[in-house]
Amino acid sequence: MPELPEVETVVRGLAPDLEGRTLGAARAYWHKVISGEDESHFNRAIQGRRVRNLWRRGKYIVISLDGGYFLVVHLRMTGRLYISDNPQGDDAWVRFSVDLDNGKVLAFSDARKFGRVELTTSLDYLEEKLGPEPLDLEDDAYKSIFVKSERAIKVFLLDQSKLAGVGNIYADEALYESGIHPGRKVARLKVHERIVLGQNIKKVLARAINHEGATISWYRKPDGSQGESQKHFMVYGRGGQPCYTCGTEVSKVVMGQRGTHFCSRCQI
DNA sequence: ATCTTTACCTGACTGC
DNA sequence: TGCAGTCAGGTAAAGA
Repeated sequence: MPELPEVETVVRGLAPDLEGRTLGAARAYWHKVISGEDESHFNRAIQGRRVRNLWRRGKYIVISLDGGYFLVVHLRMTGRLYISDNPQGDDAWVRFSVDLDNGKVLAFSDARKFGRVELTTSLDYLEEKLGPEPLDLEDDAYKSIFVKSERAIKVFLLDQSKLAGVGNIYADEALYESGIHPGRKVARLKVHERIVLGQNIKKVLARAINHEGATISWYRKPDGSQGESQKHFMVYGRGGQPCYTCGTEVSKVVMGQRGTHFCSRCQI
C-alpha cells in the first residue's frame, strides 16, 4: 500500500533515469487508467516533451515536463512505476506506458486498476484538495491541525485534506509511538499529545523513507527490489501477536472502514 | 459544511 | 483440485 515513504522512494529511484529524457508515444492498456482527456489527445500532448524533474506531493507523483505540462501519477493500492527495456513492461499488469528517447519505456503497472495517470497544465487541483506535507510541519502547526474535529484520530489521519501522505500503515504506527488510542477524538487530545503525535508522524515517515518503503504485498522500488520498512512495524499487521513493549496481544479492529492495529495497554 | 458510506478492482488466502 | 467467500485500502462521488 504505497503511502508517503513508498511514493517518495519511487520518485527518488526514478529521478536519475527520467530527468532530461524526452517522451515519445504513450499507450493505455486499460481505458480508465488515463483520467480526464481521451488517449489520442493525451498522446498528442505528451509526445516530444522533455522531463524536467519530478517530485512527490502527498501520495501523488508529479513529473514536470517542458511546456508547462505535468504528468501526475497516483499508485493507489497496487500501482508500480518503473523503467523497463521491454516495450510491454516487465509484468502482467501494465496499464500504461510511455516511450523514452533512450529506447526504454516508463511503465505503470497496477493489478487492482485503481491507479490513475493524468496529464495536466495546472497542479492547482492538488493544492485545493491536499493538506500540508507532514514532514514540513513544526510543533505549532500540528497543534493547530489537530483541533476541533469530533472524528477518531485514526480516521482523521487518513483524511488527505487535513494532512497529505499518511495512510493506514503509518497512521497506526505513529499512534502507537505516541501512546494514543486510535479511537480518541481529535478535539479531546491534549496539547502535548498533539505535539508528540506530530513528532512521531515525522519520525515514522522519515524512518520508513530510510528503509525505502514497506513491501507488504505489491509495492516494489522502481528497480524491482523490496523495501525494508515492513520489518520494523510495531503494530501494523501484528493483530493477535504480543506487543513488543508490554506483551499484551495487539488488537485489530475496524475503524473508518480500515483495519486498525493498536496495543490496548500502551495506547490510551 | 462536515463527515460517513459506497463503489471501484482483483490477487491472495481460507475453508470445505 | 476447485470453488465460493473474504480481505486488503486510497480516493471520488454520493448520501446524510
